[in-house]
Amino acid sequence: MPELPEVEVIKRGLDSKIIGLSIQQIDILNPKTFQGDSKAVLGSKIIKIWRRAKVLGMDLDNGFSLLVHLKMSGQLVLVAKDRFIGGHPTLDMTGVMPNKSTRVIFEFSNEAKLFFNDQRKFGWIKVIKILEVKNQKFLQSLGPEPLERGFGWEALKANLLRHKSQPIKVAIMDQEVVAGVGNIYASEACFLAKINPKTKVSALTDANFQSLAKGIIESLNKSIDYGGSSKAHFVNEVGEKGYYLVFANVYGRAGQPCLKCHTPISKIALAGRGTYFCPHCQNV
DNA sequence: CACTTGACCTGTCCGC
DNA sequence: TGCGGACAGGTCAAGT
Repeated sequence: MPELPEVEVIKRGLDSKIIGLSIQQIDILNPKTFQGDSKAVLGSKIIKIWRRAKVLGMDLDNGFSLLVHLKMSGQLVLVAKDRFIGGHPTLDMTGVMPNKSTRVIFEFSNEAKLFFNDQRKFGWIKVIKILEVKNQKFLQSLGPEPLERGFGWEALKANLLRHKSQPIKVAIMDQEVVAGVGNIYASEACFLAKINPKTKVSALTDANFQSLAKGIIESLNKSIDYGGSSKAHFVNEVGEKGYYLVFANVYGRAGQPCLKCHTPISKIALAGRGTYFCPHCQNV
């Protein structure tokens, strides 16, 4: 599921709800999902929630941090005590928790429960010391955050040029080029920039890099505004879907008319991933 | 070295 | 209704 906007939506939602709560209990239903010593965080209080690329971090007051990656199908769903029905944590859209995809359950000091659900079991949670976070190689090697002020097309261009012979859509999904862009927003950003996703990086001009940077920022921001993209799995921290895909230009719209020119949207595979574009509008 | 494919898992959908 | 195959928001490792 989740790319930058979806993780950001969860981060913002959890921020107002679990800061200051302490972790009373952790139930690990799927051992492979949880790395590190869960006892190290019991009794500690959540003091800060952050996001880097598609990784969510929860810093605790005992010097440890919980890192979460939702990969393809992960969810973080919080159920407050007043939403329990007949003793069971229950939400309107996601039903009774835990369900058959629940891998880890956190219980907080106010009796709220946070469910890590993950149908495909690719996602993970790990416990490490806050001081070690900056030494994690998967965080160190990440490219710039596209929604931070410092992000500009020059940096994007410089990073993309390390993959000159790759199709542009594949290159912008590389987390070392720009952080947080995945399969949905790579297609959407190429559409906004009017660039065919198959075009090799080496063929792009400065004007193309500029519009690409703009397209990345625009698609990510728009998605956050709509609460993210829900194809099959994504829900926010209280179990609600996001509606970006209702307004998407190309992703998931194979055969349907382009919203700008009415040409049917094409679907191809690039690096094994479904890729959508308008063959008429995206002519670079 | 740069790039593609397969693996990791579970589930759904579509064609025969 | 059943069965096989393709496909699904991500990332690694292995192979060419």
